[in-house]
Amino acid sequence: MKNLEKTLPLNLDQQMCFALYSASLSMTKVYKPLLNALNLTYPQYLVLLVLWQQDSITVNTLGERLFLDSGTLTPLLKRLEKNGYLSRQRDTSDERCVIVKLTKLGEKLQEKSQHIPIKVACITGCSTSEIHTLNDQLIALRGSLIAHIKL
Amino acid sequence: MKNLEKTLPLNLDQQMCFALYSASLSMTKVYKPLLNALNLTYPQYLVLLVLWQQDSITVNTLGERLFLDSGTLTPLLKRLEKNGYLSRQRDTSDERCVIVKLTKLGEKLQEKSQHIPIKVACITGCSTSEIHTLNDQLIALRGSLIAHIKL
DNA sequence: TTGAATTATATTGTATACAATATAATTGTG
DNA sequence: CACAATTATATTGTATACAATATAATTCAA
Repeated sequence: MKNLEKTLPLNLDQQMCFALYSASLSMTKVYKPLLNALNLTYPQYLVLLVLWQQDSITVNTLGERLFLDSGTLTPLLKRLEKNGYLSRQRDTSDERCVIVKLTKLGEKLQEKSQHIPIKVACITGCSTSEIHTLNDQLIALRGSLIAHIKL
Repeated sequence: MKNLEKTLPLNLDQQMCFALYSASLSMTKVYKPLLNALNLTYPQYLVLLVLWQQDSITVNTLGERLFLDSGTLTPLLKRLEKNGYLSRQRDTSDERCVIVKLTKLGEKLQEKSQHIPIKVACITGCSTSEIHTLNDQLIALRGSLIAHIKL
């Protein structure tokens, strides 16, 4: 016999959504000083991670890989272009598409970024296998959430 | 004998930071339609979660609980105040502090929010124990990250 | 006790996020 | 081929995040 009339306040620290949210913001703060040296923000770094793997892709493809839309990507890509890390060119065979391509400078940033993942891994306090497991769990979670959103 | 000269591109999907980032944004999108009915954004909902547990606290305390600073909270709290969910009053015993207090309307929102966690839990596709484990892991991760940030 | 250091909040400027909308190009269908 | 539907990107407006700075109140130390 409990709580028939009074609603129980939800405990913030038991809400996984908040742990996710606050851990994500903390992660971005950890990256900040590492990326400042490369004149990059964290979302800009994610764009470069995609391009280093697969260059000359459309804004649309980039958005699908990062789960971001044109409202976020267009201004972000313009800033990366202004800083000389990539070019934005309309696709001549389909003028609706904009092809994003790394410049020499953008390619060069890859080498300068090699040290970052190891440093971050240390800071997480997790072992390699713990990181791997957590990564898999978060990808699965994201999959469930996005499947629902797209309904 | 591999990659003596060429740098290996980092695989985005193996970067736990990205899984964290994209899962967090996806989670916010899942909450959106549920919170729209209450005229709340997700960070505003987090503020209310804190206040439902412990009312009449300072902006500073709120920031410590949510890991957010005044630059984020001040305008957010003004919007919650404008919408009639809370009041912001200078502490008479220490005029530096602003005390945030729920209005009747803000208290009433608690009951209207009771159904949300169960709905979200279903959408995650995780069992209760999986959510619990993931929550613990994310809190531990956040702890390590913040410990480093504060150095 | 008085001025320096600290504390609490607010403000400014930059960079995301994203819904809603606009625009232009392409595709599909009769 | 015409033209409606679709697709790709851009724009606008709102709401975070957060660094850096400003301001006001309090505390602390000589």
